[in-house]
Amino acid sequence: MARPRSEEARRKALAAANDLIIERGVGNLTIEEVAARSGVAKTTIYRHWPERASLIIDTVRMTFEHVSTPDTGSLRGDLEAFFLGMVRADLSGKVGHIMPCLIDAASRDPEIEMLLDRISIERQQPILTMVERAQRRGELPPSLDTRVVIGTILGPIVFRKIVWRQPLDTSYVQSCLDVAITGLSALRPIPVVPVVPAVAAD
Amino acid sequence: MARPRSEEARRKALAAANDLIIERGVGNLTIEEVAARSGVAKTTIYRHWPERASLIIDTVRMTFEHVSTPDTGSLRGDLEAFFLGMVRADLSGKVGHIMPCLIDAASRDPEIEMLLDRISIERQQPILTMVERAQRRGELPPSLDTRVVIGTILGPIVFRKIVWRQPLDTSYVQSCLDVAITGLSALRPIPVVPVVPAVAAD
DNA sequence: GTGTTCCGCTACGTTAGCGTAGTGTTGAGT
DNA sequence: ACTCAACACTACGCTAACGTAGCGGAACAC
Repeated sequence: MARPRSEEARRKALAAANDLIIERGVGNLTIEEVAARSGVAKTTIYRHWPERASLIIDTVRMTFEHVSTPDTGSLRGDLEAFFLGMVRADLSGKVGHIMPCLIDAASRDPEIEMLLDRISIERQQPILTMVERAQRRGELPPSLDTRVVIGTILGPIVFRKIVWRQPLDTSYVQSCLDVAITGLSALRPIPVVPVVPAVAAD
Repeated sequence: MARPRSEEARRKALAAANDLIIERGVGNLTIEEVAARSGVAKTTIYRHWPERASLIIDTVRMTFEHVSTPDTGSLRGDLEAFFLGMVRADLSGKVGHIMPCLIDAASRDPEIEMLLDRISIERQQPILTMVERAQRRGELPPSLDTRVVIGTILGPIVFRKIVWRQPLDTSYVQSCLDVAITGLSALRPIPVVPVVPAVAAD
């Protein structure tokens, strides 16, 4: 036809919305202020996102993007790389700032709740992958409760950053990983060969 | 002199405020609605709490009250009683509903942040007491990093309920406690961390 | 009892943000 | 070159909530 939606307007509006969500929270995001800060006209924003919720969802989706899954050869190495790298940076940055008000909003808005559920599942996937690899290598018992795996590995990290709002220093992360790995290894009374280079026990 | 502040008005307003905080979140609490729902006149509410923040703080303080410290003779027994009893009821009730928006508000309001810090410390005390008793009994190594103790014990529980918004079923709690206790028992005592961290993480 | 102060009520002006309409300009498709 | 939609801008009426003021009545201290 005539003229496509301005990609620049979209980009600017999303960036402003991102900042404002961090500053004021998901619940207090106003189109008016997004317009003022981004330089994009209010009417244009309404044209791109007819409902406030859709702007929020696009913004949040943009923030939670990449997830990588390290593969170092050992569970401990994988988890350490994962948490001291991406997760720490993430939780100390935009993700860490948006997370609390997103959780809050989820308890009140089904649409955001679904979004958060999706994000949660996405974020737990790398851990499950690393754990499965460890199980194949014999580093962990073969049958573990997924909820417990996620809870004991991810729980102490996220808890400290999100709930307690404290920094994730290296020694904390390492100790928590020690506890989780040791505890999970011993979890089932199933006879488990200690972590020794598997010399083909057949 | 003449007439003391009505205790009933105060009580009614706080109850309504509590409900509304759960429904709408700390950030969206309006005096107008507290007045409408409680039956207490708006002017009266302003007389009792000149600033919105003080009403919020009083309300939250009222919600987070009692903390008991079980003493069953073993760390495992103590923790199980603690988490499957009070903590589970708490997190499934008002506390669990208020917590997320309180965390969110804390990132934006220093006064609420201080309140939440105080609450956090109060809530970690029972665990520290139970752990210290266990250390005296020889169930745990004598020198443990407090942050790690709290993180690995409380983290998986609070994480599941607050961040993942999933129920705290008994088997989950028990398995997480198994992991934490086993892991902490095997944790090698680490040299005391200096007060001022050399490498700041965050 | 008397007096003072609090309570509930109604009303007020003010503000922020909503979502929409209208106008002129600009820029990408054809 | 032409066209048509998207753009920025201004303005509008509407609503929710703000915080304050003034009123009569009621309760508690004395």
